[in-house]
Amino acid sequence: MRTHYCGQLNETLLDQQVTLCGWVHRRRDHGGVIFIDLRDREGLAQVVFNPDNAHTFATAERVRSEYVLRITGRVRNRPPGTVNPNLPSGQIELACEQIEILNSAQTPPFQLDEEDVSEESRLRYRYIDLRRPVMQQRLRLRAQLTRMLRGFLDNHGFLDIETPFLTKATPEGARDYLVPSRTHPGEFFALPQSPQLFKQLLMMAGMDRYYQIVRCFRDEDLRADRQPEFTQLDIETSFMSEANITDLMEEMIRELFAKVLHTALPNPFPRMTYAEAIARFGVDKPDLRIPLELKDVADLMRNVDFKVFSGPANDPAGRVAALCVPDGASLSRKELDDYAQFVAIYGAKGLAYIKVNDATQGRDGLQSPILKYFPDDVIAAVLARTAAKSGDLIFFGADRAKIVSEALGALRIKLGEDRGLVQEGWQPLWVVDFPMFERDEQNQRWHALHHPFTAPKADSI
RNA sequence: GGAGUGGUAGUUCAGUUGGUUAGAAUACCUGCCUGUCACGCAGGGGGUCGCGGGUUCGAGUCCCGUCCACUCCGCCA
Repeated sequence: MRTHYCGQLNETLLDQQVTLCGWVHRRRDHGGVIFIDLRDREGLAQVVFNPDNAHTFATAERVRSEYVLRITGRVRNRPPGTVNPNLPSGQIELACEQIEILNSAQTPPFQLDEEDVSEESRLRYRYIDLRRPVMQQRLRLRAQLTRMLRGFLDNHGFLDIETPFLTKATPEGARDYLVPSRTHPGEFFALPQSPQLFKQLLMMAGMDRYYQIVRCFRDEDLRADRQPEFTQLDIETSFMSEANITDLMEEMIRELFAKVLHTALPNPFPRMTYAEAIARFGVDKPDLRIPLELKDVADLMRNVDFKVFSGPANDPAGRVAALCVPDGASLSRKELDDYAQFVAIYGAKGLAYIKVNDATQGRDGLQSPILKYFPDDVIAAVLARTAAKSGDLIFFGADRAKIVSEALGALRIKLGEDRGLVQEGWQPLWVVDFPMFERDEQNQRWHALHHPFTAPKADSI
């Protein structure tokens, strides 16, 4: 019978006999003494084997990585000078008295502490992947997170109500996953993209405040941070104003971060309109950890003798914007070409730039293929508006507004990552006043724009 | 549906201008070692270079096709 977790052994158990069950994390055979780091979900404990117990010593010699052992022994202090400060149980060790191999194991296909194992290997040997401390930590974090969310919402009068999974296809949004019906041949159930219809029924029924931590299914192509099956916190309320909702959600998120991640978030969260987000960052979910901003320069470009710029500058549906990159003048020709290729993904036909070698020399301090089109006053105004310093580089986008915003918005994020400009920590933000509809140029139609509760990309948990 | 990048030892990768027996780290096996904790030392085994075809005296390397994986666009909110 196990009496303790490996990771829970400490000085309070000195001289007591304990029994551990766990996996062989590492074995160090010194000939005359063998150490085994035994691992369970709570951590590691060092077990010591000496030759005076011939049976346990012989067994320890046979043991290999990831064998599952049950070990009974006595907790004792480590000899002076051999304490391991990196281990919570590093003050003590377990002197083995009995050992039993509960299961042997094949050599693992990859080491548990190895970084950058391919996703393919990890999924193929999922049971080993999930033994890695980082994965165990993620599962634990999820459990803490849902427990805390339930506690918060329960305390605020929300009811946790389940809704069906085998349901009817809805015409809206994503493709449905379909499940063939046995009793109605040729017909299909659909898995829900979200509990949208059901929670609205609950509101009509007067349930007033509902929540559910619920699995959703969307049969769409994947992204690195997007899976077809995922869990979301689903909430619906009646009789609450926008301010009521945002205040409550803020409080929930602040409490979540404080309790689970031990991080203090601002109170209140900053607000930004959709229009400001697009203008300054090109996207509707700006990552404020990146200290770069788009600057509109259409007013300066209306009369330049360069149609690529003056065209969009005089078109109400166009946009001309600049993005200043600190210390960007050192970018190589190849890097500039790569960035031009990057923005082409978003439909940008080119990526003009000005290298600001010396901001004090006017035109003579600059270097750019398009410099000749700009009069001195335009150059001065661009430098002033972008606050470019010597050594910086200014990128330009000029096209239909949507293309410029998306291209420079994506470029801003990429530059932030490439140049190590992403600040540590968290930057919450409410983006408000979303437009209700968006023009779909391809189909020449207006369609409803959903209001996302999205966050900048983070490590998935 | 489209674009890009990649596929070489169990794993993570290197492999120059096409040229002898395809390497490194780590893992694994054997031996030695009584205080290590990524133990150390010595030795050893391990390869259909994704697959198929082509060019060439000669292909991991060049060409064509194909499969798989990842990232992104579309898509999704």
